[in-house]
Amino acid sequence: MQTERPKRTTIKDVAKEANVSVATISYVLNGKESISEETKERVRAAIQKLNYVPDLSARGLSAKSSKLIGVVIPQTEPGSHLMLTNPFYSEIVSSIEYSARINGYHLLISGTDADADYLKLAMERKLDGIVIIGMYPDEFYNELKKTRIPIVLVDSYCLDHYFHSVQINDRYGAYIATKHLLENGHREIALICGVQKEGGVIRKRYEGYADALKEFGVPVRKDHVFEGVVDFDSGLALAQRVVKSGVPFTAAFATADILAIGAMKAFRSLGWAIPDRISIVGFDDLSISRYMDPALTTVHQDIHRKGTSAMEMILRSIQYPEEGKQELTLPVTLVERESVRRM
Amino acid sequence: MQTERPKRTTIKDVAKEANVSVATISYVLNGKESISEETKERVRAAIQKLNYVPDLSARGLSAKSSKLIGVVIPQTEPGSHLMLTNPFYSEIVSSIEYSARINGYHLLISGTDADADYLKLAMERKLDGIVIIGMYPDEFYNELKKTRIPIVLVDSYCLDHYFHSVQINDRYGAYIATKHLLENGHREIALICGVQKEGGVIRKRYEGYADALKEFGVPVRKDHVFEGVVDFDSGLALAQRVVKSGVPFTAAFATADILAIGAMKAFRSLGWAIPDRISIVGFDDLSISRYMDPALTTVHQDIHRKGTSAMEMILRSIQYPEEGKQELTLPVTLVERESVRRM
DNA sequence: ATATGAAGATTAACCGTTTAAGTGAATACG
DNA sequence: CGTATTCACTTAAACGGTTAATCTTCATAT
Repeated sequence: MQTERPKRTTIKDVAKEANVSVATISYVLNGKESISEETKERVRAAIQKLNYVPDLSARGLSAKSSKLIGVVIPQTEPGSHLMLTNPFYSEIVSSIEYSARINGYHLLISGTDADADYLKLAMERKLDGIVIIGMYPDEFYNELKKTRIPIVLVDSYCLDHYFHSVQINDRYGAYIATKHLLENGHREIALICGVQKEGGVIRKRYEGYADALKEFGVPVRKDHVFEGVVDFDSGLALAQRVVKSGVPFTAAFATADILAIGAMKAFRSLGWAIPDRISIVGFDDLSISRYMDPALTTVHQDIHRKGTSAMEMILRSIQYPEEGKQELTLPVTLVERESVRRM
Repeated sequence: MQTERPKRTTIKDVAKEANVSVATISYVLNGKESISEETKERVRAAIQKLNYVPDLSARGLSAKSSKLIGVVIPQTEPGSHLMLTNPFYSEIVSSIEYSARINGYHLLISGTDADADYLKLAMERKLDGIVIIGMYPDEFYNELKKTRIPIVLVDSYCLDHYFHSVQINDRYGAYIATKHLLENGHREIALICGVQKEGGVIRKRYEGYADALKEFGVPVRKDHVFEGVVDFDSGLALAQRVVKSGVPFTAAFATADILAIGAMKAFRSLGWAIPDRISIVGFDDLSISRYMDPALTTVHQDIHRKGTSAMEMILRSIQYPEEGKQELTLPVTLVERESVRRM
């Protein structure tokens, strides 16, 4: 059924049509000014007429750029190999993609199991930039660093001077979330979180949680923190453990909205009404969160801006490679909805 | 700060190291058998030693394949330009990506505003295949068809023989959803849906809705259907209109879970308890849906399988270009949860 | 002893761009 | 008026692979 693939119109065809050399075509395509307006016009007409579209792999071979930006997303559930399992990632990827697209780049998204594989991908695709979301083993960064590709780290407290970074004030966010609970009279506050790693956002959020507790003279207790992976199911399982722990919790702070959402279901089905029996505050302010019942009180971060900023850093770094590290910390705010009750 | 980019190890370097010609390297890389085991070994060692990674743009230039699969996702909110605004898309993209990755392909995802742009993208990137999710203007298909690239349509009832397709039984799904409501005694059932287009899934779902009503002798009424875009906010707005319509609805069928979720919030805040005052059933069975309160009764579809099947069709079509149209319709089932009440 | 063929490698053309270097004509300068 | 300089292009060499065609060797058949 498949008929022959139409042979590609190349720059040569255009050159013939416009009666100039291929170099000239290339120059008008790339906006070199030493071409007469008249010739430019003739070339543009030929391009139009022949429906010419440049071959980016040829361009990539010759010039060095692929116009491809890589995005690395953590595999939330270790087994699953699926990438966009957390709406947070979908939202930020959308923003990065948009920002890339309007600047003439495309996004290559790829889940990564073996970290070494990503280095290979970066090399074989000649990525022009990489946005890395989340935290990875040191080795991963070191490998990638060797490529000298502009890289921006999102949500990672990696200190390495090589990488640009955009982050939010995680510690402060967790602090205001917990403080909000404390101010509403809660004293037994569970922390539902992902696994804490040195240099990761979850650790920072833990610290913010601890900060607030200390400020109110509440001891920080190991058995008040419940750690798991970051997805709906895990939130549910963690909340079950919260209930079964026997500790008379009246509130929980979840370090991610999807944990909070999972937790809400568990609390509910175990008879802990929200917010009457247990108050809960999340982190991220996913678009789904205000649609929950009760609507989730959470720490808002500007995910869209996070994504576009990351992309802008890449672009700047491509344009001015000699410039140093770019760094941006975005503000967070508490958005009070319905999942917290005054004691 | 940026030091010099390390120069790339090429096939030539490997050839020199292994003391063979570049062709030989290429052959062992591509699994040609007429190479002695001994030479193969020597080449592999050289590759290892030099850390050689093939340049895919060079390969793409020479051989014709880019090992890139394009995915087209509808822009749900016309203004926003963001892609993954609906969790359904994130879920299916994840599955496509996974399937692509384990088969040596990568995904190029891109939101598309101007449809003509996508043709350009397909040409300039030499896409090896395209997965198109949702429905687009006829012109879009016709343009893409000319490229002779293997294309699979997901969720589109385009009849064109050229395109492969994977879909679900939309009409039947809507039918069982509506029937479920009818069997529970509901007679005034609102339809909350996206805009219906000929050949789109929403139209099919409308038909299934109508089928069930007719079967139960309930007249299908124009003022029972509420059309808008497909996102949370729209679901909310549509539900407000449902309430304000004055019709004594006791149930609503939403053609997408995200519409249902948006609607639930509106119903709730207008004092229509779910399911006591109004029952609701959705469509898609997003992973979030069982976490809602009440958990959303909905039509389940196997999103993961939809994605992997689409990718498999592409792969098959690449391998056997002469084979005809592939078509797959996946089953749907009703999953009863808590959002429907017996009258 | 010679023709035949297969195995294992090499040669070189080609894929579609970019870009440094070169060219010829027109213009500017002292 | 002779020489520099600028302008508007062209030439041709990369870029890093693939692959059809060719070439050696060496074993086997006749």
